[in-house]
Amino acid sequence: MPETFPTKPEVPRPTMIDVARRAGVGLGTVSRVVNGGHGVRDETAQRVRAAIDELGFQRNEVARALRPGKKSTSLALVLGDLTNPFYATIAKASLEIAGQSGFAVVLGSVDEDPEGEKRAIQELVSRQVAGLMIVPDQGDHAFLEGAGVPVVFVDRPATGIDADIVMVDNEGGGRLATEHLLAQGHERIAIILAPSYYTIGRRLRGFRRAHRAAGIEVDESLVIQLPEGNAEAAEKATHEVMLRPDPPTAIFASTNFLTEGVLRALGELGSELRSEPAVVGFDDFRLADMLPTPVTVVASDIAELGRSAARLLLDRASGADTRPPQRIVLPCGLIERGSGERAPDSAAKRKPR
Amino acid sequence: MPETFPTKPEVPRPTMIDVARRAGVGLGTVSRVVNGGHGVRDETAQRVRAAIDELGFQRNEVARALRPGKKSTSLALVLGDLTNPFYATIAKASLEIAGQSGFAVVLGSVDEDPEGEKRAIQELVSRQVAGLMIVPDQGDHAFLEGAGVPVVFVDRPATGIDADIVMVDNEGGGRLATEHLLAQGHERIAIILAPSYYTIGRRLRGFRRAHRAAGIEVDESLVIQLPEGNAEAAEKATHEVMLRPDPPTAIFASTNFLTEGVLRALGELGSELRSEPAVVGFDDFRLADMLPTPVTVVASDIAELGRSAARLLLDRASGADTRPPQRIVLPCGLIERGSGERAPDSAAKRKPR
DNA sequence: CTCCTGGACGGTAACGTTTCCAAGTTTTAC
DNA sequence: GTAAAACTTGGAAACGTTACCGTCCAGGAG
Repeated sequence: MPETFPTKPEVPRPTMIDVARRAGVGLGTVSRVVNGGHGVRDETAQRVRAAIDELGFQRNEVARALRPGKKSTSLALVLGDLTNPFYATIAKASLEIAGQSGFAVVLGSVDEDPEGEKRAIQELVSRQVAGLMIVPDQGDHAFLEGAGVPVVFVDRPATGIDADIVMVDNEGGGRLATEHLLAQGHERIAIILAPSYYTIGRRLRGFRRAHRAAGIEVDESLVIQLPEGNAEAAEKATHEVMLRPDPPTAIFASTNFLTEGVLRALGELGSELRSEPAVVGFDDFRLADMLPTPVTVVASDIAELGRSAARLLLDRASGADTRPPQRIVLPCGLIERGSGERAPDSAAKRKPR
Repeated sequence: MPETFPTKPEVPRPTMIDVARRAGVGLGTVSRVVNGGHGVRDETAQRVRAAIDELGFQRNEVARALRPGKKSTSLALVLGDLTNPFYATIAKASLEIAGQSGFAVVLGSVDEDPEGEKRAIQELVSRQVAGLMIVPDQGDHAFLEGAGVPVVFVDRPATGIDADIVMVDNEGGGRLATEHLLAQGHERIAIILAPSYYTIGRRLRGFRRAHRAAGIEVDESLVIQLPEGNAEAAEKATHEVMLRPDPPTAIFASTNFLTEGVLRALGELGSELRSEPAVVGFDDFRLADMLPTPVTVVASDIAELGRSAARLLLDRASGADTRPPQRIVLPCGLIERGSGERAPDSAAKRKPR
């Protein structure tokens, strides 16, 4: 019995023409009703609406977007690993704002390489999206100039194009974290850096400024540049630095994943260490407060990052906003949880569990 | 200086007609070249390709999708909170597969209520997506029957429609978790349940079956149904149950967020408890291994869930797959980390480490 | 009664692509 | 050398919508 799945009944969806016929009106009238219904007699509009309901008509957004000059009611979002809560939060927030205005959000597939990013963006542009939100990779983004759609960069700026950008105060955050550690009396603070994104550079800058302001010199051997931005790399680096003859007394991890790696390394080293270093991370993360030593972090309102970007883009797309490119910077705050405290190195002043 | 942002140069993007003119060929020829170039003389094709490059032509996917019967090259993904790593993983994985076939993924904005879900889905359908991947909310999904696009449900089935479904072996997972606890000698195991999704019901079923197989009766007062599926609700419930005169010696949390709540509650209670209960969670989560007591969980390959769904949907959309609705079930495994072990307090029936 | 104004409506041309069909051209077969 | 077949190519129709331009009618002004 070569059972076959009943191929799609293929009932073509009703169109405005069907509605017009059913309601006994012209095509233009249906269009007017569908778009707010100005200039249509109430009685006529009623009839049209009735026909729409009976037929289950739904406007074909594709045909609508085909009209000259019109863009679709979709925004594109291009970002890295959705598995990173940072990106996921941005996605969720922008989705929410876009949805409120009846816009959908298209996610391009995002590989890691700049070339893949470019391809993904062009694919998205060919879909006539009304605007692009991009968390840019490194590499030149000048090719976006001629795309004909508004662009908002999120979290970090891109080179080669002057567009709106929404980001957090990375330098301020880096400074905040460092000042906190310095205030605890630490003078040998290591900073673990992910591959040089713009954001990381600014955080490092804050780190240096805080040192300068405190009159303490940065030990360059404690400025650790990782080859990759994942937890494993941070774990390895932490391992290495803590086993040096003169290890740091505090560590600033410049990224949520890096913080995880640092903590993992410290957990493994455990009693091998003379004293547990203080730790501050950049960006909050789930369960940070439930670890053996709750982690102090510098945090910002990531969701607001996504919301602002979406709002700005929607305004640009509708033409409501024609200001020069904006630069929105969100503040960072410190969430103290204990890991930033000076360790009671020898004596176990540690809280009982 | 009333500075105004240079309004879009509004250079209309070149069309196939422009390409045709430039290459001195007909429109149909350009179309053929763009779509693989069968039936075009090599020399002609060269000329067309040259014109495409010079003009920077890019096919307008919107116009393309307008043709009769044609759907766009986008898949829709409808799911809950992207901030939940479970959903984020599905999104990432499906995005990856779709991207490999040149498909984009549209995320509908998803409120929590079933009504919002329906609205979002219809919005997506009106965008002529080639297929829908849905992590369904409760409520009838019969309205999808006439949508005219293939549908794949992810993680749980929906009522009112017979469609493909990709899910994990919830019952098996529930059983596995429970058997593990029973094997440790626990006889009073609490199970914390999120609001009754299908998945939760199956996990409970596995819980009961494991008990029956072991000849142990389930204490119904330890089957705890939460009003909400978040960590806070689980925290509160755990608090309550652990302070009863006869608390459970083990807890099975039916969801990653619930596991977090359970652990939080146990952490707070701390020394108030006679002995720390064993804990097993459903679904792995980041940092589970770094908590004061590393958490044992039942886990499955969530990414594979997303990948399978996307693959299946693409096949359906292309017409390559006309089998009856499929039901793909992925296995669950146990990841032992310690929290599932019997607490050493009373009798040391515990396995030597 | 005529003229004019304005609102309500119908019809049609686009938008950019794909898919036909017919016409033109070459190649193949006899 | 001719007929048929195969391959190329150009052109036009269609997809569903919106924007525009008329037409029609009612009602008010003159």
